[in-house]
Amino acid sequence: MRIATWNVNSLRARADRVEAWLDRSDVDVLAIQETKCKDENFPWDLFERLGYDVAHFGVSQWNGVAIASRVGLEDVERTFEGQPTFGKEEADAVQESRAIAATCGGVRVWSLYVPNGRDRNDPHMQYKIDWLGVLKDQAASWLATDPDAQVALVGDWNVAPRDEDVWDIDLFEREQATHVSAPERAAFHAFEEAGFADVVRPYTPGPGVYTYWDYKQLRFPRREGMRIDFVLASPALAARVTGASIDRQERKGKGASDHAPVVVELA
DNA sequence: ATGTCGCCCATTGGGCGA
Repeated sequence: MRIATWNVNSLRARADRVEAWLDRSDVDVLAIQETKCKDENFPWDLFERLGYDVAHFGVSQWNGVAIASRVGLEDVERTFEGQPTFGKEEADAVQESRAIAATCGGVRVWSLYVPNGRDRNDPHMQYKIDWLGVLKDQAASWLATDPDAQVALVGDWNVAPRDEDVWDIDLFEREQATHVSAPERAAFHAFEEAGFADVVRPYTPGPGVYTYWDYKQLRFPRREGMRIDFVLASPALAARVTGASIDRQERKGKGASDHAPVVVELA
């Protein structure tokens, strides 16, 4: 079985590329982030044509997460328990479409689009830290209930957990950039402490290996990227992993997403 | 270079988010 995660940065703008990739990648499950559409604008036909069931959660032009599967799509859940809300004013805080789950071929898959943070001192950063904290507590509780649970927490984590996960850590520190701060890294590592493992890095070691390259400033041709898209697996699922890859090719050419797909192979 | 994208509302540009 093959499971993939991909921040497509608008599904409608990239429908042809996503369909072509899905057709040739031979994945059984694809978790998608940043569909950037509401359910009523979602391209359901694209997945139907290729034989995938799909569930989507999108409430505005922002965020949007989906799971496509050809090995079953059961017990779909939109948002996790206690998922924090966000709004510029407290009065308009809403539940954003950043998390959707489904059981696919016996694996509980969560497609996650972690809040960006925007700036180390922006309220969005506290939202990001809280969001990750509540999700971690939930994920830990699932393992406490069933230590043998096969759970995949996949998506755009918007955290670069190690210095080698950005092209120039000195620059990021000078600029007090997001994604590399101590609280963000601690929030990410808490998942590892709870028993979840990054199952991709062992097969795609750095430095210089990334999943995202900004559109600006020729970041991709300059090989200046960030590793921020991860598949974190519970112990029972991690034990099944036989390989993983980052499809850097898909970042090339006109009309590419700024993120590459990440694929995990299971025995 | 504040260097690129994609969305929306609106209307050939501005605002927002990443």
